[in-house]
Amino acid sequence: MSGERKLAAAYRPAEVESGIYDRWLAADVFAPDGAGSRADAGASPFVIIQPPPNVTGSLHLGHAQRSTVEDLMIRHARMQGRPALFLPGLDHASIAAQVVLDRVIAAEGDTRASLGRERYLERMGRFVEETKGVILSQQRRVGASLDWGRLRFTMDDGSARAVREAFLRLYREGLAYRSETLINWCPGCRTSLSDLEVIATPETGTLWTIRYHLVDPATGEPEAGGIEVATTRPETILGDTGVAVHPDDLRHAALVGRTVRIPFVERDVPVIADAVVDPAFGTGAVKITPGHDHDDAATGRRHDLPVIDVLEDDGRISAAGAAYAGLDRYEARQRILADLEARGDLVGAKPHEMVIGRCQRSHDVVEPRLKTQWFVRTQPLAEAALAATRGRDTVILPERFEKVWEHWLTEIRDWNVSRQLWWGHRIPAWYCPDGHLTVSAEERGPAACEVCGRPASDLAQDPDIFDTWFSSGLWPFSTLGWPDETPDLARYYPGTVMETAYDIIFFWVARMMMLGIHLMGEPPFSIVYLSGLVRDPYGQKMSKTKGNVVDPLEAIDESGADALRFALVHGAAPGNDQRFSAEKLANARNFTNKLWNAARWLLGARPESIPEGSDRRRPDPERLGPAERWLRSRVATTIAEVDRALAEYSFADVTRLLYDATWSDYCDWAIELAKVRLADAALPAADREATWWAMVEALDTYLRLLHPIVPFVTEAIWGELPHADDDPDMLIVARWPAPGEIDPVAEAPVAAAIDLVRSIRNARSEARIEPAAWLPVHVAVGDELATAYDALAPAIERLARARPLVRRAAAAELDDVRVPGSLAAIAGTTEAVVQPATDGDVGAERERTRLERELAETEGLLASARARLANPAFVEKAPGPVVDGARAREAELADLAGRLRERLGG
RNA sequence: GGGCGGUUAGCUCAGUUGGUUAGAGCGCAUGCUUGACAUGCAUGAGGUCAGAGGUUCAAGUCCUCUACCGCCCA
Repeated sequence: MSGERKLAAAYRPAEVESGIYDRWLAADVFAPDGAGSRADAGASPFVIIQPPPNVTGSLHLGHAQRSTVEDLMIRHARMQGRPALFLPGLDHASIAAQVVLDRVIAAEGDTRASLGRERYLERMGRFVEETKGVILSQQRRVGASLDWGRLRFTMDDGSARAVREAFLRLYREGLAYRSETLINWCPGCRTSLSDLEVIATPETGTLWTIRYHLVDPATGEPEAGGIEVATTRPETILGDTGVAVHPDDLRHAALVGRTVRIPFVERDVPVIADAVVDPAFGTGAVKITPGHDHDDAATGRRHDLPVIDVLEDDGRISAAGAAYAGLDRYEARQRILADLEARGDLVGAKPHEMVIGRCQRSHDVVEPRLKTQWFVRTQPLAEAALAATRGRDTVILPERFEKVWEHWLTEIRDWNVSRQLWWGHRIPAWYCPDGHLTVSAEERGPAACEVCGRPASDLAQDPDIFDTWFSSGLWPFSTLGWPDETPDLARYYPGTVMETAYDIIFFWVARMMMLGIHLMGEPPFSIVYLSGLVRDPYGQKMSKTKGNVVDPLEAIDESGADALRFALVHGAAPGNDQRFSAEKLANARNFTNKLWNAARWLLGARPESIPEGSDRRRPDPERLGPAERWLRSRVATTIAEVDRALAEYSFADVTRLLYDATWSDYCDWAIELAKVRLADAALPAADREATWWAMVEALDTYLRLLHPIVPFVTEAIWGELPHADDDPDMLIVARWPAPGEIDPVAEAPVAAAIDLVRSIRNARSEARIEPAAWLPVHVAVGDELATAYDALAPAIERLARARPLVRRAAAAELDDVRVPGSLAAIAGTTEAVVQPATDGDVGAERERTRLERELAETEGLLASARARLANPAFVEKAPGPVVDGARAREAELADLAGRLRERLGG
């Protein structure tokens, strides 16, 4: 590497990014055990198993944000010398994928049924191959340093084995069981759903009142009278097996024990009394449909009512619905209402606010139905997961989510894992004609029925597949080879951080915790870092239908991967949503350009006495000036602050700290100060060399600190800087900066000089003086600046446009040089007089106004400082340093006010 | 109904264990092609920290209540 090539005047990310990613790949530095790894043999591994994106399409900004946050943790750990494993994956997302594919094949004129299971799965395979490629290339564009050699897919053989083995173990321990239960059924997806996949949606429906007629149970003949029931779902009357009233409800007391006839199906059912009925709701009498309502199912069990399923899988009325069989459930509703009306039994209808369960994926109204399904008994697993978070073996960030976690796991219900879908892991359960059940972890299934020994050819496998989250729940160890005891599993389980979005804390994090603890004996990770959602500039969720989606690749094309990463991390507080806007992206892009140009300046500023292509040298400490010592201390401060922020997972702080440090400390001041010294021919060459090496040293440190967030531009710049012999070829495997010495004594003079320059600039600007004009300035130097003044004077001269710059022994001497219209600049104990270029009267009035305003402000502050000290309770009770500080402050303000008054002429 | 979060400059957000003058970016105003950068530089204006009460020598920060916005669970 040499500085021969000139850097372009503006950073052009597109020209460097892909080349850099290819170099990282070629160097094999992503894998913790790769050829290019520089991990310490004894260091503990840092592991992030990446949440596998669904293979349903392309990645959005939320994915980009999470990949970036994960990648920055990994890159930081890698630079610390830890073996860092960042394992990539993809999730088959069975139900989500089927919903997407069904739409795709519908456009091709096919349906799931017309293709059949085998051809449908073939089609899915082709679809997934396409989307996989898109997703993986997106990850590379974002710069994620994933260990591609360990890429896993939830439909891999390895994952399949893990699923079978896990299920077999749970079954043998009685934690997986098969049961006929009222489950959630989505007629659109034609599958059952877990409770989590049903979204409670408030909607306005209609509450209809319907009259059921009494019959004589003995003869079946109609009797006089009836009972009015209220319902929001008239079609379910086809499945009614009872009518219930509250036992204390006097209005209906006489009817309890009698019989009513359900219309259309002509079923005679009892009127029962049950305390669950709310007498205030509707008429106080409710129809009981145990086959299609969770509460009714419980009531039905208490009173031994029959359960009737009146639906087909696709949501049409079944044969149990008599004349309505074959109609869609909503069509049936309308017909039934019309027929009731015709009979005169539709008594009333009014709007009704209610909560309806809808399918998370298809948004269809979910139907409770009686089905035989596989369940996982969650209570013992949940208790172990709770114990792990309570014992701090696993910490959830931000901690407030632990409350949500506690609540959900405490109230947890058993997990329905059967899905009547095709795309997924088939449940490894076989049934024999005699009804015996055999569960097997063998890929080919059992050789014979476990109970009666019938041959495999007589057995039929369960047609259902597992809930997608079952395979996801095994992900922290199935990816590492489990159930085999592989070296990877031994080395990288448990992982370190699980980073994911807070909206899947139950779906995924809880299941990983439960299954990980149960099957592996310890929690799968020690930190759960929950990210927020990325929203549009107005706080709306991004969605394709709203058209407010930002494509990460477009953002990268426009502004570079680093800008996108920086913008995303800048707004990322754990658990908090963030708004993303073009302005934020542009700001981040400007930052990468700023860095680039700082480097461009540095490379162009190399003193001629340092040969091109020289190895990196430490600056000679003997030859450092005040500016260089200031910079070193500032850098040390930044290292300490960045380390603290990283330890607290406050990644947004890291971006802010480094943005400020590089832009303000380095570009605004260090570079400007260095320019003066490097151009000073009067200085020995060795001094100028020391300055340049100090600037190299600082930039090198900033680049290391920034690399996890903006890996491309930092790698590109670092490659152009001189390096020491023991530096690696690439920044990605360079060492994280060691803490430096923070030296307030070294910082003070430069801070004072900066203060002075600023106040001179302010005075000039307020007086509307031409910025380019050089004006004579006389300075009475205060204590902080005194020792370093001579070294800093050339810089003050240039930065304040002060020529000549004359040093005066005391403030009193400044009075000699005051002329009409001269400006006063007061910075701490240093004071300066700026003499006007020409006619002094021009700015005199403005100067007076400025000083008066400053005085008023100062006196206000002084008054409040004095009031504080005048309070005896403050002096008595506040800690010593605080009181001392207040006194010093008062003295300072009093001094400043005095001098301002003097300038104003008493 | 239960729980959680938010409310700080025109906008988007920081603000550590309570302790000097509440910060940044964008936007705004004024000026500047200053040999790294106009994707830039200099200077400036702009805040009753949602409201009320309390604790404290001291509250943006801790406590209570209220209002509004958002999310989760039922």
